[in-house]
Amino acid sequence: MAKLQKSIDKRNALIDATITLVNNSGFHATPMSKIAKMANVSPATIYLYFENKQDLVNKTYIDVKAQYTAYAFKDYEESMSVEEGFEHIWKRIADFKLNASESAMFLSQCDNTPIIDEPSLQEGIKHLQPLLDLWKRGKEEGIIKPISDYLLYAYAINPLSFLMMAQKRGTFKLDKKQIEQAYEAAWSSIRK
Amino acid sequence: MAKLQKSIDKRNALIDATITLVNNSGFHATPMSKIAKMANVSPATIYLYFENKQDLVNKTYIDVKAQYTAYAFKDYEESMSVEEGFEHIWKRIADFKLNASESAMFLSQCDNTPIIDEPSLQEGIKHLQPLLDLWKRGKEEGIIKPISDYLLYAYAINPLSFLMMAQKRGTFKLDKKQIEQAYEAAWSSIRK
DNA sequence: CAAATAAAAGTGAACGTTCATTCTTTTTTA
DNA sequence: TAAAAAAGAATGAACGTTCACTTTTATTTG
Repeated sequence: MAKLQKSIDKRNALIDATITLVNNSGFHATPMSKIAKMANVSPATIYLYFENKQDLVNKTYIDVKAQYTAYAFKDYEESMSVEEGFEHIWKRIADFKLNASESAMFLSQCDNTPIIDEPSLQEGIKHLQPLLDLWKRGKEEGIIKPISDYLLYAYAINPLSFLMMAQKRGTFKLDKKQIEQAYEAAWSSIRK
Repeated sequence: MAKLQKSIDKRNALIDATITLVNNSGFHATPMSKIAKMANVSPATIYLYFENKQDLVNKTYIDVKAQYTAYAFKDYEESMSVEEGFEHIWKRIADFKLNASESAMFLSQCDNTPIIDEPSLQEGIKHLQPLLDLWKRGKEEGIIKPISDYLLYAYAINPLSFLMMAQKRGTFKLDKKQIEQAYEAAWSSIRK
């Protein structure tokens, strides 16, 4: 019990350190020794939890992606109307990207660079199913434009990543009012 | 003919090699020796053209960004109506992202990671002014939503980056019809 | 206009450093 | 007290950059 708990703490510390350091310097510019130091662990200990550096970053990606989607779909019910459901999920995602911005930034970096290997990227995609199902329903009900899910995602969800990056860079601040405007833009781009 | 006797061809070869290799492996995983080899040049020669590795990638970024915006605004006239002008620019950008996808991918990687230093990022932003001017006019004429330029960019332009990445990954193919649908989504998200 | 000289461009090998990973030893746990 | 976990030191490979040198191009001179 105590032993297992301790192990999980160390694993989490390593994953957190990886996120922070990769955000600040990029994956290949982040030495294992630094990750170890930030997690208060010896470099050698990392290899008890992960096979190698690539495995560490793959697992970190999958972990963070799982947190992200769990957060996105929390309290979503399939009984909601399409618009209601979309607004709920959209706002959860906005919330995640703007508040858990370290995690969101890490995902953004992984999704736009070759640091994560293909199987792990695939693994991370799976979890979006509830949103795709909602869109399917929306199309059937004639509420959502009958276009590819990639287009829907590109216009309804992905802009949040851009806004998050701008906010992170400090060139822009998303307040309540602008989140409303962003939601309005997202919904107008996909509703029929 | 004072200073620059150095061949512009070599500089271009180095920049092209940088784009290709950074796209495939990421900046820090791309050794100078490999860049040199791909450009048919000695590693030492790189240092005649660029101060160091960081300078090489900064200059590459600025170069590519300039190409991108030059392409985007080609044949755009301020005399065009707001909608006409927007459609023109939007389709040029779409064209660039989907055809010059090596360049577009490189920019996307730079904009989502900490590899480019802040001054060079700022330098790259300048060139977007004509689009911002168009949006200003659109807002004044009551055609475009009176919201932040960041929001407009996030919804009208940035989704193309996502679609380009998806296409690059091979999970998705943007044909003529889908480009039309994408344009339609872009325009609906920003028009009043 | 050659031949002679200077300057610039280009090179391959080498240097010092850093890094991921492993090895050996110590500490913790049960 | 034996096995598991963790630590720190050690290792070899890889990297960015520099150095000493050669080749190419431009300028001067007789």
